[in-house]
Amino acid sequence: MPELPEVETIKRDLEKVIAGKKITKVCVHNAAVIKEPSAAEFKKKLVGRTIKRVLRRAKVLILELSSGKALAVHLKMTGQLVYPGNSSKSRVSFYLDNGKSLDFNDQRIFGELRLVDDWKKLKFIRALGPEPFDITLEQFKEMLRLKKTKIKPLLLDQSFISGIGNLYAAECLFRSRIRPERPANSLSEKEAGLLLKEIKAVLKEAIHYGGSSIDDYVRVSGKPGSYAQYHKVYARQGKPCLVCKTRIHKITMGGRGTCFCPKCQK
DNA sequence: AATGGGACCTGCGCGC
DNA sequence: TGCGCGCAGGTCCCAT
Repeated sequence: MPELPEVETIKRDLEKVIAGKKITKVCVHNAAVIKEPSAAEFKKKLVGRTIKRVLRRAKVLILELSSGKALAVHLKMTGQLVYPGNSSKSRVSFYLDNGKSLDFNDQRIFGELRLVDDWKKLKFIRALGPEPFDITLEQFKEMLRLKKTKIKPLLLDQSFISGIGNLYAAECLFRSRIRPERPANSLSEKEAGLLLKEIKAVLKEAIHYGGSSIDDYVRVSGKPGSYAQYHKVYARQGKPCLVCKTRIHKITMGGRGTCFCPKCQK
């Protein structure tokens, strides 16, 4: 579930509490989440390193280390980074020079940790499309014009635009009053402009509220984000539209649940 | 190129 | 009460 706003929130939270701290010990409770190098190498190369700063690219967190290497963290659906950790649910615990730990929790073990020399060369980083906040209106119109595919799955395509997931795609389309099954190249210039504006606005608001605590997402402190109370369509199937009271529909697109208002969204 | 499905996982809520 | 099933979704991979 963590999408751009949740990962950005974690990035900001993390930077405040762990930048400048040294890793003194690494406990691996489930090696499956370590994708590279081997668990043994992973530990050896992390111990003694200082976390210099924390970056975000799309839904990926990057912890830059004093060795010049970087730890890339993808939370996928249920990953959490919690500090100080209590290790009860931890898959990997990073002990720091103040005696506290940063815990990587991940109920479903989909998350991925990678310790690499150059994170920008990672295959899944190279394949990412632009960050939503970097896209200009002219660029966005051109991006849409070239695509015949349905707009909702397209917003989830990380090589098209990076950082949006199922929840925010639904919210952005609702606020833009665009049906999820509309072909991308059928959007008028006005609709494209509105969609880009709403994408930026929704993501910005969600970051402001510390993300949406649906399922497992929590902030680094373990506390929830508070944006879920402002959701307008996501997971509201069967309930009245907050604008026109029409019953919110839910369909499946590309294997994903997709909620929309059949009256408001054209 | 676009689309659909399965795989990876676990916990939850539902129906019987 | 308890069991089994489907669903939740980020991303990759394969097939059509």
